[in-house]
Amino acid sequence: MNSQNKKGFPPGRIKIMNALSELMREKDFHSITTAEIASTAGVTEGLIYKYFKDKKDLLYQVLDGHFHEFHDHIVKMIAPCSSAIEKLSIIIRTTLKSYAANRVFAKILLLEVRNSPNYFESDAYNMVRIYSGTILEIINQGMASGELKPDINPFALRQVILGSIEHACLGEVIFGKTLNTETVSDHICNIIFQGVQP
Amino acid sequence: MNSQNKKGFPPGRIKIMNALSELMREKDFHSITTAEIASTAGVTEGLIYKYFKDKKDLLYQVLDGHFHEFHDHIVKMIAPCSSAIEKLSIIIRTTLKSYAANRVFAKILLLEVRNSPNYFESDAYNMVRIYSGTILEIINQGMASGELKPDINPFALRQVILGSIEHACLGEVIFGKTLNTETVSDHICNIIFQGVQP
DNA sequence: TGATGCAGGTAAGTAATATTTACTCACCTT
DNA sequence: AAGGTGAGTAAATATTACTTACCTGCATCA
Repeated sequence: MNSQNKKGFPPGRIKIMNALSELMREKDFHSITTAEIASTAGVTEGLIYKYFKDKKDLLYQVLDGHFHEFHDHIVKMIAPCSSAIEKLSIIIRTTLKSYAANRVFAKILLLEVRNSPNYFESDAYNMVRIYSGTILEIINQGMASGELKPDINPFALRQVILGSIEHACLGEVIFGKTLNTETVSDHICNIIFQGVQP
Repeated sequence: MNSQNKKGFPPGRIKIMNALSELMREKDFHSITTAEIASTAGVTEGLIYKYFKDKKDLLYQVLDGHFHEFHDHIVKMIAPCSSAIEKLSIIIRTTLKSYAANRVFAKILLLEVRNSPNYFESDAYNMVRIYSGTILEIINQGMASGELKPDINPFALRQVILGSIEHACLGEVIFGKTLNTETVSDHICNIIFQGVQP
């Protein structure tokens, strides 16, 4: 569960990353102090700054670790599907499931990192772009094959999909409500793919 | 533009709120110091804590001010419409426009406040609930009148709408890109209301 | 062997900055 | 004029992200 991320990493570094992950389950990033991180990790505060540029850099690297696992999983899940609708449905369902199963990941991604500009230069953000690019590709293929209507805007559709997923997770991430991923993803797919008018 | 919010407020209090609003246009909340707020407002640091519990409380109250303006505007806009689809379209368009016109408001709402639990006890969050409740009501009316399909989940539809709006604004808020609200809202409405399949 | 370099780790600070405290001053009210 | 209250100030305090200088075992190699 708490992954040994990258093999060649020194033990202290891994302990620090796991400590933050653990603390994030209970509190938000800002109210976690470096002293707290160090003591849960069983190391000294100074060591954090040996391995990470600053507190936020630590956060980005934790996110990056989670993101790699997430993306690998997504890719595996959509590999066998052929139709675009099917692929998009799988992405919606799988993303929701991943967020639900890994609340820390979702919390960091949806609530914590977006307000600091240098996140968008991090490796973690690069993973977001890849993920996001995959979705756009599927939409374009679906439009080319006639599976999707030609008059929709592919960027807008991606926004609707990503926005729906994220908003659906917000309640879970913020209030700790449990989310029935199967039914929620069915509802969302129903609306987006079948439309809302009779 | 920079509103005299509530009449009975002492001048120092108003100056402080306006100062934060102004500073938020350039930097993110966390990198704004209380000293900076005080000096732009032309008051002393201590006065901030006279009127606001802490720095975040100040943020919530600024948000609350913006939100009242926003909500009044929305209510005015949908008043004359009769059909549910029309109302929802107006809400999408108007919300996007408000976010675009008032980037500070959008920034606070989408990026800054959601990660601190006590925001959800603030007056500002209560406005969100009212706004959100309005949308749900319109959806329910639309379903009752047969304007919307009976097999959709109203909560899910609200999520899709809110999520789409928010995600569409993200690029603008984060990177300062200008957003063509008319075309974007048309695209979103097209997808949600007409569906994506031929 | 023993000197050396170095990766992994520590301890004790410093500087910035949010928050608190104790205090004026001006102005009502009766 | 006495008493009270609301607006505002100035300076102390406490928290906390980040730095600097140091230790320690261990592999390498002359």
